[in-house]
Amino acid sequence: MKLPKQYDAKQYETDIYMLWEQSGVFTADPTSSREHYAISMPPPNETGTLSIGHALFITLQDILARHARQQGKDVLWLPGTDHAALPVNAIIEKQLLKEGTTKHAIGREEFLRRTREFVGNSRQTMLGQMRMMGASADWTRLRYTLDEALNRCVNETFVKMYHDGLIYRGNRIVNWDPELETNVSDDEVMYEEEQGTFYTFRYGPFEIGTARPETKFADKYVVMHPSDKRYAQYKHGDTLKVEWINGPVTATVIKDEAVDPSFGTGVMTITPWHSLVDFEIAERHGLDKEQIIDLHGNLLPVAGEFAGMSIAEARPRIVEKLKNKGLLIKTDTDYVHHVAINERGRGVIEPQIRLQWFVDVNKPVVPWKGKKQSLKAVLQQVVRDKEVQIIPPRFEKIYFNWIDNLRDWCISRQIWWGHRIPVWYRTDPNGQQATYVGIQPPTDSGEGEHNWRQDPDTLDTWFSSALWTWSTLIDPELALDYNLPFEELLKNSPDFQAYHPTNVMETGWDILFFWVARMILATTYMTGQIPFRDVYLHGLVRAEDGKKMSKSRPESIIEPQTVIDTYGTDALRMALIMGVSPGNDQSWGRGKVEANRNFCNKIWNIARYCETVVGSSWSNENPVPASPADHWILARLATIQSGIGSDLDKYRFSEAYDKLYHFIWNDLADWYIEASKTDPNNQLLSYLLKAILILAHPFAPFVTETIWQTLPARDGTLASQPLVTLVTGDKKQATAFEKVQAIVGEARFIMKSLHAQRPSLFYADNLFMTHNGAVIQHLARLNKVAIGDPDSAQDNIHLTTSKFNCWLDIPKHKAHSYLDNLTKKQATEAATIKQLKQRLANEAYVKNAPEHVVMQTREQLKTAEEALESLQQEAARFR
RNA sequence: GGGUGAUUAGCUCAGUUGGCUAGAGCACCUCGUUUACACCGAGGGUGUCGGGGGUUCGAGUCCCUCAUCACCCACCA
Repeated sequence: MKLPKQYDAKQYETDIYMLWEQSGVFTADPTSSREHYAISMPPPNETGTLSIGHALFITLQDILARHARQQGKDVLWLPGTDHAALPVNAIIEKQLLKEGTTKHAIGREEFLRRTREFVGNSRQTMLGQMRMMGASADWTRLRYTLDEALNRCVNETFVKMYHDGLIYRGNRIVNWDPELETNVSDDEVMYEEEQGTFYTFRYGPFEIGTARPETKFADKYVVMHPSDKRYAQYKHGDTLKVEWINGPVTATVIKDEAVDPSFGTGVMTITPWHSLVDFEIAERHGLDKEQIIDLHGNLLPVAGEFAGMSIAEARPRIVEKLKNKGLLIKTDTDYVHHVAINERGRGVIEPQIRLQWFVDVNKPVVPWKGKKQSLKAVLQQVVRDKEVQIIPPRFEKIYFNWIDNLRDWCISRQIWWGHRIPVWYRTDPNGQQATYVGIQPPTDSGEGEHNWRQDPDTLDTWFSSALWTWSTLIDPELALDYNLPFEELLKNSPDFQAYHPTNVMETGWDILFFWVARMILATTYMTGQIPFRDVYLHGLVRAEDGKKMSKSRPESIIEPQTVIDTYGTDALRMALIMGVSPGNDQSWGRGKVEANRNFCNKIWNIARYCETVVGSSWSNENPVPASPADHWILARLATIQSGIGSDLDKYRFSEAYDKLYHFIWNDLADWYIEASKTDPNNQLLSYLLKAILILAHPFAPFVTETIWQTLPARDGTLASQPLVTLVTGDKKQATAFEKVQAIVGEARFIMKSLHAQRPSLFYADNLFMTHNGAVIQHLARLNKVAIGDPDSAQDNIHLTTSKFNCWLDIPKHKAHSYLDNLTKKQATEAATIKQLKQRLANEAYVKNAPEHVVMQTREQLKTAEEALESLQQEAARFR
């Protein structure tokens, strides 16, 4: 097949992907005797289309998966999607709002029907895009967080935790989002700075400060630090009558260390229903708690004349009223405070006390390493003991810091989209309230209130995601047999037995807490195993200006689809790993995609060249090196191939890529192929093409497979090829080629700086030049290379890199500027020599530095001295 | 308040356990239509590796300190 001049990715990518999928090369085999290698794909949220962040993780994981296959491992890269409760719920509610309706108006059933339709469409789009990225995932094992088998795992986990006393239901203060009408976990709350007003009011004999006057109606506790001398006269429990918003109230003095005496007046009133700190104070002293704001963000009847108003409406009026009553002391408009926002839905958080389900992270009931430990302790231990290795390691500190601050995890949500909480309630026939917690619904039924009603809430998305590494490996058929106990289910699931714990979890650092930590938590608890051995955390892809891509700046968003249309998938993939280090964010750069589009084209043209030269004499035999260039390129290949292997084993994607890029472009294309034109070795050329296609395949799967499919003597798909067997060349011969490179380099430099057009090179007869003259002539683009008489060449420019007499037919009188060059080079060499001599004169250095380093220095010195001598000789000729 | 990262060429960034003369891509300058490729080839880099101090035979790399920027966690009413 004749390849066109330029590689046009669009023409081939779709067909190539189909070829792979049909060949079954991505399908894992748990019965294989080969070493198993497993990666769980972080399931993308089904919220529309794939982002550049998805493109990045697909690239990284695909490189690992394809590389592992090349190493001969049985690879499972298990793909899936996440129902993404909160984000999806937010999208649907927004749609409903646009249509002028609400979820309550259409009802739970209709709401879920619409949601399923939306996620169904999203899923198809996203799965298509994942294939477009070249993801070598095992689609026969595609999973979805709401699959029935996964749902069973969710229920199993909930029920086990419930019976172990790890899950409890209680009235606690939660982060309530009045817009989505649900609470969210601490991790889902973010704080934004806002310029606000800080008011100081008179409260009996005290002055109290607040930024939120609208919560203050029922404040009847005045709190101060126990050792604050200013208020020593007031004793804990004292009561006093004070005039307040809606008339006089009885205030009780509370002494609590939570109060910071240096902030404001050191006195505050508390609103336990709407503040965590206040709630905790109230809990410590057994104080009353009263709700002031309803779940929609409006004031309750306790607000008197303000009842029913929104916070925004009520706030200025309350201040006005207090001012009129003479209770407003001070208004500070220059006050910066932090507003809590629901990260996923953007609603402003109003803390509320609600009856919710929680996971207790401190109760020591989890058997781990022969001890009963708390979830928190297990989380700490597996990372401290390096059972789970986090890369880059600095994230361990962040991880531990998160655990130290970890509170009980609120897992219930009031949204409708998600896993329903497996708890049912009813009134017993004898009038008692009864609760049923089970993997399946209760079977005994009753009439009316005597019938079981399931808890209306759903679980936090991360509760199901936390099970991802193993819930996806459970045999989905067996999981439907509810008579089979959970332990048996694990034992009888071949995938779980073969692939768990998985090898690596590759994901963004931004979900270290949400997801990675919770996978460790739930997996150690349920399976007794860690979920993965390594955690590789990548950074965010930022916009070209270095800022976060954001929907509010649509021009900042890079769509993978658009990039692929213009440059091809391979170019996008390599642009995403080029020059990027683990855990660090990268800015998107157009230059990087273009460079890699060009790189793909380079590979393409290397193949075109091989095709013309090798033609039908293509060979799969092991090559026999003949020329120095042959020996040299084989040595380079050996270094590069093993280097890339060890880089990838250590997740050094960027370094591996860099080695690949420069081997292919510089060593192979610029040096070897050019050199081989004077001395072709077709067998070796075939071998080299095969070797680089395989090496480049994990990074650029499409262009390499496209080329592979045109080769005459191929065997199956490139995706199924192991690395080539390395052939060792002769070291001396390889060194000879390096000498050729040095001579060519110097000749090119001289010609360039003197604007000499195709001079000839002459040399005093020697064997090296007899063998390498032709290749030097070709590489340096010389007129001819021939034996000459040194005596007649005293006026010509001699090369300084060759150890024999060798000159260009450029007379020195035409080349005065060249002398400057020589002088400069001499100075450089002299400086180097001085430095190296000093180093060797230092006894401490010779004594303490490792032997090979000292030897290296001696060699450097020798080389530099020889170079200087040649330069001096040549300079002398010019004078 | 606690913590992390960044600071290296004009720009964007690499640089494993300290050890060759500190690198890449892009941009830039000069030359070149050599039949694989102009999405190309050849040549071109004097960078106080943010400042200061320290450890060491040796520091971009380790320690201390300061500065600037970014981010994470906690959060004071």
